Amino acid sequence: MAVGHVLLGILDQGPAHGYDLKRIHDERFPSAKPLAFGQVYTTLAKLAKDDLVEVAETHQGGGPERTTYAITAAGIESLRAWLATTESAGPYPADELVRKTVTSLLRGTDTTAFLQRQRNTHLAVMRDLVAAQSEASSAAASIEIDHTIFHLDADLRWLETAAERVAADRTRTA
Amino acid sequence: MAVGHVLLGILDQGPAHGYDLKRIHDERFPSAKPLAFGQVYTTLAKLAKDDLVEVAETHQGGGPERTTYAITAAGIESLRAWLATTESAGPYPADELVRKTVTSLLRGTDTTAFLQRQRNTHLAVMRDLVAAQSEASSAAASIEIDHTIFHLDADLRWLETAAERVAADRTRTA
DNA sequence: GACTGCATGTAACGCGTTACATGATTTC
DNA sequence: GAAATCATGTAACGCGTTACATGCAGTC
Repeated sequence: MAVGHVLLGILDQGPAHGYDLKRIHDERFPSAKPLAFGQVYTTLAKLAKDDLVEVAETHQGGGPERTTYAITAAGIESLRAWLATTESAGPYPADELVRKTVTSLLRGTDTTAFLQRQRNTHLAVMRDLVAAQSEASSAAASIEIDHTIFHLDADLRWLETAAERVAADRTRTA
Repeated sequence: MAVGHVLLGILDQGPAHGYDLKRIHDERFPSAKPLAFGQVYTTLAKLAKDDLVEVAETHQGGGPERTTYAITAAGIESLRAWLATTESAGPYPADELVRKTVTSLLRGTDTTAFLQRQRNTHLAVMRDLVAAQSEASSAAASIEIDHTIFHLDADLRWLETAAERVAADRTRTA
């Protein structure tokens, strides 16, 4: 329940309703994919079923109907446990970029051209991220953007190394 | 259909049955999570429904029952199209490591200790990967392992940068 | 009165994971 | 004859995505 714990983390600061949770999530993780509304409500329903959150208030007059959720004692405990455990470092499912490159290589398709095009795509996104980083307002925001920049950089260096390995392999087997 | 295209890429080299596909997949992507048998058969069923693969032979006497699959003309075309398109570079869903760190930080939990422990976990996996890399037998295998190493390295550098940012933030707000 | 933004939810689908069930062949 | 390995499949679940449906409030 990856998203669930993040929502618990937000509700830990105080009660909120679905729309707020989506907004705050996207502020906390500015370089990540925005959280879909649908998922907010389905996740909240699941958290409520597990007694990790509860409905605090409904329809507080004025404005559209809103359901405010609050974290429960069990929810706080679940959050605490999640924060205390270390993440395993792989094995991760194969990245789509790697799947494509390895498949292309073993099939004999033109891998070099693909790696070149991919590099351009990555570089464009990198430029946007560096700009976003310079406007980051908090340590948390900087750290979040750092992560994406570092991994994009890893991809870029990998794309170059892969191109070199492909070239070396071609002259060796030629 | 991420796994589907990889299977098409293997069947492009010649017909094979489910068990083979799993083995070849895991050889092609040695540092990735092994492909589950269940998924091989469900994916093959879906590919067959879309006429991208077809049953080539069943129960070829001697040995346990086996169903051999072959790629179709439509399958080759689908594979070709997949290899020709560039991957988008994010936005990716937020990484679990980042979710935890940012949540921890904004909540006031002890983030420094967590980052330290996480670093040890990553370092241990990194050692294994470097050993695996030195035994890689093909350019494709090296490239695949490179990708995991590069991203693990990105995580490690990120863990250090994050720890620095946390420390700087604490002295600033103190 | 029409449009935009706020707000909540449901339904269906896709993909991957896990667990379960079955049975044949080979090896000890 | 028991155990390990090869081989195939089904069923159920989890999580995330997309699309759909609804309705109020404020603004032009």
